[in-house]
Amino acid sequence: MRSSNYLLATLKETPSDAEIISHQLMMRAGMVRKLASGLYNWTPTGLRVLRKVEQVAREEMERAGAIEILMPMVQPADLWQESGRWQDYGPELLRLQDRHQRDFVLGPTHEEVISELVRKEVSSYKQLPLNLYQIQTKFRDEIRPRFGVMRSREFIMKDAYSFHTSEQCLQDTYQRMYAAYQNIFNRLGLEFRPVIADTGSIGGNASHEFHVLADSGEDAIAFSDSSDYAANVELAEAIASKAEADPATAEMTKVATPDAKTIKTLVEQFGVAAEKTVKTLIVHAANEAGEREGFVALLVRGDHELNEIKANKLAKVASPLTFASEAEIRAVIGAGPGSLGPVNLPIDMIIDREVAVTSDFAAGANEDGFHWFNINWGRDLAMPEVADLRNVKAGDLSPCGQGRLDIKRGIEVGHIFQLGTKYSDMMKVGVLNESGKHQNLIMGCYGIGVSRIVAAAIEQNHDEYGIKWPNSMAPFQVCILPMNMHKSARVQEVAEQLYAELQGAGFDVLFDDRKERPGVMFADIELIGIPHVVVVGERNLDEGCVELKNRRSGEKTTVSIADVVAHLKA
RNA sequence: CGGCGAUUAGCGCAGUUUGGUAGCGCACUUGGUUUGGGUCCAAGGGGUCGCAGGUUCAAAUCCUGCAUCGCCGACCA
Repeated sequence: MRSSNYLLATLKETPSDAEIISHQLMMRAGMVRKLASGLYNWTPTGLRVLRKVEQVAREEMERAGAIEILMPMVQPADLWQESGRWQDYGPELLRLQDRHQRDFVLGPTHEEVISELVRKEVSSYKQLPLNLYQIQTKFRDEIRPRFGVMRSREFIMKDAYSFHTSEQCLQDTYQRMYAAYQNIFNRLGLEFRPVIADTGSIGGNASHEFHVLADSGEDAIAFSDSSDYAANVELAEAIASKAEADPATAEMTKVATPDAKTIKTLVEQFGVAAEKTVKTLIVHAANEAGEREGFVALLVRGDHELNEIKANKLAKVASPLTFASEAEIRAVIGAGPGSLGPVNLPIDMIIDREVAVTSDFAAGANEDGFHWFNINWGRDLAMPEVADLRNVKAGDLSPCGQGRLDIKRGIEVGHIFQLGTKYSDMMKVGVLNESGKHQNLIMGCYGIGVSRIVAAAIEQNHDEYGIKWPNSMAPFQVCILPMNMHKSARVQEVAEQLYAELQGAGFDVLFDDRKERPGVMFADIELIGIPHVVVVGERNLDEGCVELKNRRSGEKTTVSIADVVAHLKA
C-alpha cells in the first residue's frame, strides 16, 4: 500500500473525550472514528488490525475443530420469547419492529438463533459433537458506553457454540477451547490470565474468563501469590482469617456516639480499630416461596465491602438485591442507618465468615446515637447464620489453601462457559441417541471480544510515541520510509525496488510516498506502530545500504539492500 | 436511572460575567523556503456559534424548553 493511495487519518491533538490511552491512540493513529455514543467507524488502519485479530481467532478455532457460520444480527423476537430472555434481558436488549409491526431484536448474543438452527438441522447423535462459530457484530445497548471500542454498544465478537450428548464430550470440547484460547492470546502477544468465573444460576461445571492485565481494566482479579488460582473478585471466595474468634477480653458496654454515623468517624473519634467494627446492611428479604417480603440484615466487618453477587444468591435475600430505604429502616428497626447492629436486632441476620470470628467488636445499638462496644458472639448474643458475603481484599488467605491474594485489574477479552441444557431444554434442542431415545443436548459457549482485544493490546503495548504492535496484530508489518524521495531519483528507485521485493516476499508493506518532511513521516509511522521501518536515504545508499529500525526495541541496524528481505524474515 | 458539566471552523479551544453582527492554534489550499525527527514566511478557503422559542433597536452572550455528548455515581451505614 502506498500512503498516497491510503487514508492515514492521523491526528496531532488528542480528542478531549478520549480518556484511556488505547482510545486516545486509536483516535490519533486514525484507526477509529466515533459515529455516535458507543458506535464507531473503523478506518483502514483500524480495520487491518481487526482483521488480523479475526484471522488468528479463525485459524485457532478451525484447528480446534470448530466450523465457521454466519448468523443474522437481526433476530425474531419469538425465539427470545421461547428462551425466556425477551423478559429477562432488560433494556440492554435493543428491540425493534419491522414494517409489519413484527418484533425483532438486535442480537447481543446468539444462543437462541444457534439453538433454532441446530434443532432443525441435527436429529441424530451421529451428527455430534458439533462446534459452530462465527465472527460477527453484536449490539448491546449499554447504559454507559465508554473507553472507545473497549465498551461500545456495537462490537465484534467471535462466538462459538458446541453441542453434545454427554457431559464428558462437553468437557473435552471445553478443554480444547480453553487451549485454543490460550493459543489465540499467546499468538496475539498479550499478557493474559485465565480466571475462574461465575457458573451461576445457569449451572454447569465450569466457566473461565480470559483477562488481559492492564491498570485500566474494568474488572478486579484476585490471584494467589503461590498457586495458579485466579478468580474474578466478583466471585472469589472469601475465607475467614482464623478458625475461631479470640476469647473476649472486655465487657460489652453501651457508648454514646452522637456524631458517629460511619465506620470512619467511629474509628477516628473513639480509636476503635476498623477490624474491630461491624457494619449492618439492611436489604429486602425473600420468603420461602421466593417472594419479596420483609427485611434481612447482612453484616460485614467495617473495613470490608459487601459482595452483591454473593448476597443476591442467598435464599433469604430477595432477588434482585435491593437496599432498604432509610424510611424503611426506621420503620422496622427504630433507628437510622449509622446506628445499626446485631444486638437486639428485630429481624433475621446473616453474618460474613470474618464477622463470625471477630471478637470484642463495636456495632450500632439500633438506637440513634449509641453503639455497643466489645460485642462477642456466644457470650452477648447467639451466633446467627454465617455466609460468604464480602469481596476479597489484597492480603486475604487464598481460598485454594495456598498463599495470599493479590488483586490486579483486568480487561475481559474471552469467556468460555459450560451452558448445560438451559437453552436446549427451553428451546427443545435434541436428537435421538444410540438407544433411539430423544435427548436434549448439552451445550457450551465460547466468546472472544475481537474489537475489545484491539484496545486491550494497545493498553499493553504503547510508549510516548504511540502504539507498539505485536507482529501478529500490526496493520502493516513493514514501512518503507524514503528520505526526500522527490529530490533523489536514487532513493526513489531503491524504495520502489524494496517495495516490490517485500510485497513479493509476502509482507504487508506500507510505502510512505508522501512528499512530507522526514520528521512527519517518522512520527506518523511510530504513532501507528508499524513494527519494522526501512529508512531509504542518500546517507546510506553510497554503501548500498538502508537502515532497519525496530519499533518495539528501538534497535537500528544498517543492512545492504540485498539483505533486507532476509533480515526481516529472520 | 440520578448528579454535574459541555455544545463556537475538520480537531483542540478563547469570546458569554458587562448584548453591538466571531477569533486563536493545529489541520486544509496556493506560492516560496527548508529537507534524516512534527521547518519557516506569506496569501487564502472554511462557522445559520447544537436545535426551537422568547426578551431586545440589536443575542454566541440574557430567559425557557428540547437534543446530543461527556464525567461521576448507582456498596451507603
